Amino acid sequence: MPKQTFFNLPEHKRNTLIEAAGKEFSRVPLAEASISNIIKEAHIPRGSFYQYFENKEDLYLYLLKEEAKGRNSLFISMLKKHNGDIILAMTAVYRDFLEKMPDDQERDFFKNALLNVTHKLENVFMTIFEGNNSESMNQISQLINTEKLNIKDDKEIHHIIQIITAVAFRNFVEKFSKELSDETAIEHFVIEMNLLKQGLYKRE
Amino acid sequence: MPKQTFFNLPEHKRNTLIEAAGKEFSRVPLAEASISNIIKEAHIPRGSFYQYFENKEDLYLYLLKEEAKGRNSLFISMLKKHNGDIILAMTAVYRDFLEKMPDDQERDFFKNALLNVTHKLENVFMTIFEGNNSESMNQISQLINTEKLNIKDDKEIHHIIQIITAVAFRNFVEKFSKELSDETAIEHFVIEMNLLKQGLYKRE
DNA sequence: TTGACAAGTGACACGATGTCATTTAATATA
DNA sequence: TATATTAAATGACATCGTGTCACTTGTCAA
Repeated sequence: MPKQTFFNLPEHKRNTLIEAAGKEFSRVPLAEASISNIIKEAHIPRGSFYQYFENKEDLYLYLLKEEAKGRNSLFISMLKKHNGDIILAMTAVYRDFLEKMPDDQERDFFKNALLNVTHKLENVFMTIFEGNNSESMNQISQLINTEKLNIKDDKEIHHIIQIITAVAFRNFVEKFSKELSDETAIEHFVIEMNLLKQGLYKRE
Repeated sequence: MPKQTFFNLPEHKRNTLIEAAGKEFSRVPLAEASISNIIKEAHIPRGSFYQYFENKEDLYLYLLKEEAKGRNSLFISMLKKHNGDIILAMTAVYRDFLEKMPDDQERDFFKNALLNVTHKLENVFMTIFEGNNSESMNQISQLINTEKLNIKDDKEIHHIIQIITAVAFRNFVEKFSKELSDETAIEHFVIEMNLLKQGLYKRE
């Protein structure tokens, strides 16, 4: 969390800083972002930065949290609208998230957050189950007992594997990593959510 | 991927390097790890490091992938053993992963990978759905229409929320972040997998 | 007006990264 | 074997970024 001194700052100064940070964190992911760039852009001295924040990450997480705040109230209102149906509410938030992306900077900000922090690592762990090569993946597909699965065709096996390792969060990541169109992203999301609803296995 | 020169290295030199890297990446997460420490430990000159790898991350991902390789064959053999039942196979791999952790260094290596890269970010995105404070969480719990859900008690609402945002991967992260015992971690995993199997919603 | 405390400032020490000119080893060629 | 050619090894160095600290400036109460 930023220090109190940051919140004591006059609004315009706070905003300038936030704007400069947003710019830098849209340009590159956290690891490559530099405090020097931010303070240069915002015209504040180096020492002041450390008066306001512990470090780079402190500022970064603050920005992310600010972004998340608004979504939470949307989620709650969607829950009300859909009579407590979590999946409908979540789908509405997801759709809103994709459609209401204000500008490219905002988009890059999220992209940097989601990809660089999660994607490479998740890819590696995925190989545990999917293997490195397509042969290994094929072998696994063959091995899966599709009779027990509640699936219409082989393509959905892939969806099921995805769902098992993640679901909603994974969909965000995928949207940005594969540069899916909003429509495709939402379509995938809905398919996976329906699978979750109905259960991955056929009823006994 | 490491460069060819790395693979041309005599085995003992390669192993020394890998060991030194393992030590460093167990000590601290990727962002704080230093090449200087690794080459000092492995007694190789700085220039050589860049003869073998593009950068820190290149080496890091190589190590992670090596770790993942072995798990993939286990997953395949478990699929065979359980007649293609993915969830049984996955649960077996998860259990094996936790129980066969060779030493503390290995454990810290994974912990650094899973936590520092995913945890903080996931926490932030979680607030979209769970909110910051317990009031917000309570409000949401109240709003959820439990009649439609295939749950035995209110406690499982939380599990369902978790499952919706992730599942297996999330379980790894949670295991390390909350320092769960192996038994508790596996217990959680199994509960969530069963929910997935049966579907999150009651049958119409 | 003065004293005390909070905030602002920027030079600097420290450390890390990636490069590059140069040396050394390995391999092919005649 | 001698020589040419290519690959690998090396470590000094330029560059950049972080976090600190002694010092200055501002604020506000007594």
